[in-house]
Amino acid sequence: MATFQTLPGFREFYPEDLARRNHLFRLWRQTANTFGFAEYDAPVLEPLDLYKAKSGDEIENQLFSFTDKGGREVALRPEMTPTVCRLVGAKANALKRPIKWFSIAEFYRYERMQKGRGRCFFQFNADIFGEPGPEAEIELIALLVQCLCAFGLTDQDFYVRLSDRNLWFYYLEALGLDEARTRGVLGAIDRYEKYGDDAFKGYTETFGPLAPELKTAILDFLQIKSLPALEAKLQTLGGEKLAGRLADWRKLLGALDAMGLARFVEVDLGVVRGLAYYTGFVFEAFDRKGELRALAGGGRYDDLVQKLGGPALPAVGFAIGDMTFALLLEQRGLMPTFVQAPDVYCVIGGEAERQAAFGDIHALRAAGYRVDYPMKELAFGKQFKAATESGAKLALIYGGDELAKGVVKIRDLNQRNEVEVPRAQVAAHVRDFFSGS
RNA sequence: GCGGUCAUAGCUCAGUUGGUUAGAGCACAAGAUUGUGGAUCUUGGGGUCGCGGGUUCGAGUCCCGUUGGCCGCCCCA
Repeated sequence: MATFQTLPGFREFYPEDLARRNHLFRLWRQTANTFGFAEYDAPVLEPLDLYKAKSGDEIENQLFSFTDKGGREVALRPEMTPTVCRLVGAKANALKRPIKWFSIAEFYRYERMQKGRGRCFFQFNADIFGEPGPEAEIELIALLVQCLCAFGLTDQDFYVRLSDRNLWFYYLEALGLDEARTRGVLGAIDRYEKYGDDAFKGYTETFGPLAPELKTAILDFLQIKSLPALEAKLQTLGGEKLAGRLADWRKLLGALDAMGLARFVEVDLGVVRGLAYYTGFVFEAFDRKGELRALAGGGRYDDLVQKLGGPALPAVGFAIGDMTFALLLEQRGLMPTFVQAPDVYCVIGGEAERQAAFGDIHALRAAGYRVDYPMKELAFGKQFKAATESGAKLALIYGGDELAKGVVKIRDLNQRNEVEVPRAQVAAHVRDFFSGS
């Protein structure tokens, strides 16, 4: 039993685990590139104030934070958004618009671990800065969908719930609520799906009972599940702000439809996201069966860059976490098993043969082929077994007979046939084999 | 932070009302096997029974504590 254990909630990646992780990263990166997003990275350790400024002191409970040797209050990053806002804010005027950036990075949160949640996890983050209209949301939701579809997931496996915090703000304003009450109601809406009427308890305790006609109006709004229903509702209210939001909704859903992605997206005003900094459209991706926690989440945060010391700069972004996503892929049988197989395995008779083999082994490796060989002398039978188990397609046989004749026997491990090739032509033969297959 | 549950070999697990030196399968390694395939047989390495204390002639087994895993709640940037 090992004396030292991994810290709770932290993860170790043995080769098979890392292969799966890399698979996620590879396809995410590839997909982001096809959408024209540029990759960036940033420090894991940040000033604690970067997170305090955004969300208040109570966030500190879930931060890995400490005082460094220089007396600075620092924290391991719990998310990317503040960091990327700082990066973009610092050079905002020099960056070509639109700014489309993505990253794949590890984050840390000091919380109780659970299925799909640990104290460290990876996220794919994508953000667009400098675009105030729904064009940014169009691009990001399309990217989000493709980041999941790239793995073979379909609209049978997941969907994106789309909502709008500004719509709620304007709607509740039209109903006569002030800002504090509006936030209280949004909190209740966030919990309504889970708790039903109990979700309004917190609001009632702070502001007193909600007038029945107000509650009805709110629950009515919550029932809206389509654009036509939304249009019908808003027409009865009128108002410039709400009309503006409706135009954005039409544009966003129209574009997603034109991309053929409408089947992935559902209008669901019950999504408001707990995060205080969202200002417009918000969206979350879930598995269709509803068994897992959210796969991804994001939205518009037009005020955050400025709040963190940059210029006023509209922004939209989302993140996909690696843990829940990997669970979904495994459930659907879409997580491949990765074998790290060499192209060529060398079967070597003895010490003299080994010396001869080394020259070819190194030359083949330098030419880009994956070549492996047994480190110790082994009986031929064992070596052929090892060659088969390794998954190699070719075996190069360096035996006493071959050495004497100046040849190498090359065996096709799948076809089970072999040819003798002069030593000087081994590299050429291997190249022909792999370029032909 | 709260509640439930579990912890024996690298993995999956047996282990009798508390009783000799804690077992199996898989995996790993060696041999049978000095020139041809995922087989078979034989053998081997590997354990402070999570950790600490208590009860007892005797604890993997019972009791208390603790650490860690899993599940749920809270939270979820």
